[in-house]
Amino acid sequence: MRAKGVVKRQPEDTRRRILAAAIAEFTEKGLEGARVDEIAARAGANKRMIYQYFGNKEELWLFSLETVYEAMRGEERGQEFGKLDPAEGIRKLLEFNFRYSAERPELIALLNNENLHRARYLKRSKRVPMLHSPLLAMIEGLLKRGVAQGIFRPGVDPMQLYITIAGIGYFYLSNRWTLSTIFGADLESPAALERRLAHMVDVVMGYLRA
Amino acid sequence: MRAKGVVKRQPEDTRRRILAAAIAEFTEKGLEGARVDEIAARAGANKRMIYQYFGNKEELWLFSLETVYEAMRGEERGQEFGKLDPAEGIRKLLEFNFRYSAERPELIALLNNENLHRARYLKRSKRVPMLHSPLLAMIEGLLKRGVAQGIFRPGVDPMQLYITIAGIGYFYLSNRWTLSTIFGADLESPAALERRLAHMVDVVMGYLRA
Amino acid sequence: MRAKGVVKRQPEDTRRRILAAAIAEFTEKGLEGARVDEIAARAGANKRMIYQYFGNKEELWLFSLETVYEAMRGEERGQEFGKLDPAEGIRKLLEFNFRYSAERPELIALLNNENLHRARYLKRSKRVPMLHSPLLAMIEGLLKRGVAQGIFRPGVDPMQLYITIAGIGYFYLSNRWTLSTIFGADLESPAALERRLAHMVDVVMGYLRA
Amino acid sequence: MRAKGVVKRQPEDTRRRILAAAIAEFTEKGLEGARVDEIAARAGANKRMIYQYFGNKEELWLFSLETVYEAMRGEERGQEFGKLDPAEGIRKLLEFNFRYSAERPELIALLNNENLHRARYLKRSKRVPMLHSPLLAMIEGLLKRGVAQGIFRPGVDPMQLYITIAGIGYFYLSNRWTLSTIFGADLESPAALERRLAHMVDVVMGYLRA
DNA sequence: CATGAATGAGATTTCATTCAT
DNA sequence: TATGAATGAAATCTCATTCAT
Repeated sequence: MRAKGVVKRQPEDTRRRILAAAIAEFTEKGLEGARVDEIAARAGANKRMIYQYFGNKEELWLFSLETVYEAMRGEERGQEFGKLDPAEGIRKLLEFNFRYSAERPELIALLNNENLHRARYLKRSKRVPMLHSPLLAMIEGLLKRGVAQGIFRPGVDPMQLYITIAGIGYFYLSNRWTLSTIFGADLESPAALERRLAHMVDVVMGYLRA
Repeated sequence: MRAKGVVKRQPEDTRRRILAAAIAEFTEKGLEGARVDEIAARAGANKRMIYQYFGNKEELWLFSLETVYEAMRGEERGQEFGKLDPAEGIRKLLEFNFRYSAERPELIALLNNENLHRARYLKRSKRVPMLHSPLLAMIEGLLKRGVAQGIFRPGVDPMQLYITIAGIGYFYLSNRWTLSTIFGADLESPAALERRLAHMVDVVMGYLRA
Repeated sequence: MRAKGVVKRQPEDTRRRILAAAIAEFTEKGLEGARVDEIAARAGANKRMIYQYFGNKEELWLFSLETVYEAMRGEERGQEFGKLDPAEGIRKLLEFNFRYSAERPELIALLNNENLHRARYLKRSKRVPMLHSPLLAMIEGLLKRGVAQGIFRPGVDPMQLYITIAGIGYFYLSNRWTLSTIFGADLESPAALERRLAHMVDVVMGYLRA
Repeated sequence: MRAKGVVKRQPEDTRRRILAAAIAEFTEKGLEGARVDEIAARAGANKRMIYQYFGNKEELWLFSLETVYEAMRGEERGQEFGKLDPAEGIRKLLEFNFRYSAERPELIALLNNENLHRARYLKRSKRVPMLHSPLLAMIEGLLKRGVAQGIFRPGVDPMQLYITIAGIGYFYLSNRWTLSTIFGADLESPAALERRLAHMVDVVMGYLRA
């Protein structure tokens, strides 16, 4: 509000830069491995600002997690898979989940770390829990229409299916570093990612077929 | 031979206690969150002994990871799934993977943390990488026999299938804390675990059916 | 500008106090014997500041060594012995070296310790190596003029002479504690120091005389 | 005394090996830098033996220092410089001191470290202090005869001369690592050592000449 | 006499957070 | 709003010495 001389004061921008820096740092090093100093440096901001805006490291962690999670869910909702025909909808949902996570390591990294803590921080979140219901409703819709069309098997639980759709790609992406080491294979090349995606589609569609 | 709780001057026993304590601590808090002091206390050992036997925290981490991983692989090998009939073999492999990880949180916790570091430590391991080949051979054998019997689809990649078998349960178990929070459901009860396992079997067998 | 003992939030002052404390501690106890805690306490500073400003103990050591060494060389250069007449110049150089080291134990203590490590740290220094050339040029000038005047012998190597000038006093000062013990004499009294200086002048001038 | 089975028990040999190992370790790393573990390892002995034979690290230090010092003094006495003609005696004394220290870094390293502590340990020694008197008497004899022969200047203090003879080489050897760095010259080559010795002889003989 | 596992105290270094400016 | 120096607590790691065998 005060316009003092040459000093630029852009609180919202500073805040945004801190959040972006935090997500990057947390993604690379986890909650315990991340350094507040490093986040400030990456953000080109003063450390004090982190405390000003986010309270402390743990609150910043939760905010980062919420942000990353909501971004994914928001984009997912925007795709409107529910309006596609059933097989196409499931396939696109699979594809979206896989490609999104493959391109953005943040979500998996943060979720894994949060699960190490048994969702201690996420449990406090007021933003995240209500995000899932439309997703399950959408899957349920696709399944019902697919069954009605005689192409999907009946009796599939939408939540289990969603966990399978997410998990069948998540494990591959999340664990690709140890898997590559263990199998002595390169699971990270674009070709390898496409092969994985094709397999995933085969599995889920093969399972669902009537 | 002697069954006394904490025995002194028993180097092998001290070493074993430290390793067990380290695995427990790393499982709960990760590499960065774990405290060397706490590991020593849990082991009923002097901190100095940790450095004597394992060098430093990071080497202790690698050793813990290797130990946990090998224990699982060893038990897996011992099951001899390759000798069962094809459908039974795949089903048992799925079941084994799921139940084993459900009962022992160490493996998932350590693997997730190791993947955060992009397998930095595991890459140095001389014990782990060669463990997988018999596993893939076994899966390949099951697939071939299943195809020959006309019950499995042809053209399934053993490695992809293995990753699916592992991943379809791994994600559920690894992320059950955030998933429970997000879905507002209890995914940890024995009944929930059994439901998940049944779904997983449905998915994989549904996919594989000819 | 403010002349208060321990002033807070004065980074340059804190830095200076740490350096002074480090030099004192290193002088008394050597690199390995010195304690970082003790340096912080002497400096009236937080231990953390040492790492902030100097990186670690070894870098602080190098910085201390460089500082002490440069201080001596700087003062030596300021004396402008090269402008005196030859005999006077050599005599003053001898005297300066001896009195300077006698009054300030830092230089000898730090150099001895650094030589124990075979100059491991000094080798990394970017500040120190180039300081000597004007010194040798100055000695060479004195020698030449002395020879021209017929009072000095010809053929004296400036570097050897400098090492002799420094060493003839250095050994006495550096080893005065063991020498006193061994000879059962007091080599530290002002009178003893003057006697030594007189002898040193006799030796060097006696040697140089044509 | 007891000859039990195959176990070799050679107390005197163990003791000797520990002492040699200690001298080597102290020479390389000083009193504070030396590690008791390392001394035991170098000696191929058990750490406990060090305490058995020498009490503790500090007593082992003193014993090492005394041993090294006496070895030098003993060899020096054995040379019987006092029986040579005066100029030759002084020259040989110089040469002996220089070559002896050049070949055996122990003495200088240990003395420097002991002087850092202001001879704290040596002061307790009962073996060392009485060693010097014959040395001074010998030098005094050489000087007297030289003066009588008209080749040496009169009035030279034997102790000062001895300190000069020792110091003029000691500084060069002790500080050769930092001097080499500072002068950018190699002071360690055999040729460089010979040049230094020649200069030292010139200085002392030049000084002494009548 | 000999071993080497074990110990406690303390070393260096790190970190989230606060405070003076 | 912004800075970055300062802090205290605690982390990892080290060491001389002792003790059970």
